Amino acid sequence: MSLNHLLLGVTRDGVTGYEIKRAFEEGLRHMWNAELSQIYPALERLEERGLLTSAKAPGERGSARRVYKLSPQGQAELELWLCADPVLHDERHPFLVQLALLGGLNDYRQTLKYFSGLEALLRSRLQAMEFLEEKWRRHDPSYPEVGGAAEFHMQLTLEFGLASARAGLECCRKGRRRVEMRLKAAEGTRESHEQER
Amino acid sequence: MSLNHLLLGVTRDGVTGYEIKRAFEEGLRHMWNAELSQIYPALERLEERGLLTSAKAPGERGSARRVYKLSPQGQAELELWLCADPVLHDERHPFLVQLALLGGLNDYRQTLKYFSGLEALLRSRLQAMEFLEEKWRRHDPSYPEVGGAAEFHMQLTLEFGLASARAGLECCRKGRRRVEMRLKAAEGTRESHEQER
DNA sequence: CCGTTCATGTAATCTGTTACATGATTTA
DNA sequence: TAAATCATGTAACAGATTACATGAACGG
Repeated sequence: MSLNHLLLGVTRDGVTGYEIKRAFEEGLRHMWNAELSQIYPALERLEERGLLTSAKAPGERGSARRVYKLSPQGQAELELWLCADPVLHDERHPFLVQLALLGGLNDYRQTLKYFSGLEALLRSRLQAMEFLEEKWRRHDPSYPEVGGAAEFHMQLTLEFGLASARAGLECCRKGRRRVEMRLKAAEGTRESHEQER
Repeated sequence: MSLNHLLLGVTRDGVTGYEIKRAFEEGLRHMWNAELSQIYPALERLEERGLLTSAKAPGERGSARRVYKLSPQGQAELELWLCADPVLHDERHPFLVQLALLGGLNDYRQTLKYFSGLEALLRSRLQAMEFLEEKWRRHDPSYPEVGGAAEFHMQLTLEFGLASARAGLECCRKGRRRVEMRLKAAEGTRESHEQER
């Protein structure tokens, strides 16, 4: 399972559940997300299976923290997953389901409104990734050809996120233009019908 | 929920669960998927809530079929969803998690292998969509500016699917090239080290 | 007669979300 | 002292997958 393997990968140097959640919010959103209520039990189960070890650490602030760390068995399991085939999930896009079904409404104005809304959402998502990119660039001016393998691979995944958002935005723009054409054509037809009378 | 609304949208003209599953396999894969074991109970629940009606139809072949049809309440609920804001799910891409964590392996050859595998998967996914496109074009030569609103909106969703797969493939190619450069650079360094001795 | 497709379902399990409960520490 | 952040969890529910059970009709 992806979350389990992500947790294994992320606990190489010892982290708490809370820190993992923050990592999702700060720089992993384009590949995965999970709530704390999913993370904590998942970490516990991985420890039961011997893939992680945990230790209580005196909390510098807040209450006591539980730091999880990858075990040798966990490392082995992780490598197995990484060296296996890439896992391509089925696509599940509510926004595309909506677009498809908008066809049944026969109201191109509604489709236009839909495209505006989608564009705004995709723009803000893209922006978040571009901010992250800039942060990384400030941190290491050789970006994007950063030296470390870990940073380089993270950068590679961000490229997928950026490309996906940009492709979506381009589809929005093209789609909107096509819908506008249809609307104009329909109005033209109506006018010419009115002139006929 | 997306599946429920998809089922509402797809039962406008009366369909069976089995036919819906086939629709997923034939032309809806780029936006959603569901198993029969999820579809049947979902249809039942929608009928209980009065959003669908069902009727037994004598099966031309096989056993008796249950044909579901959108009710006026279902239509109202569907329109509500369609006129609300576009729903953008969190991104969850196991293949990106893998790419990110491959950084920890420090083995660029493994990353190269990963890119080959991913490229093959994305290519076959793209091909399936291109076949679908061709099928639609044969069926209506005015494709992609097809006349009916329903067909046009389906075509719009396919554009998103095509763009996404193409963007992914382009990322693979660029990524692979960058990894190859790093491998070459590493080998060059090793050789010069060997000459030094 | 055997495999495929048509056709509908159940059960167990896994994955993920929302809401709730608790409490310490820091900053304004 | 109130709000924000750090920190860990539980419970109930919703969404999705896998495995299993059943049976009719059709083509070879």
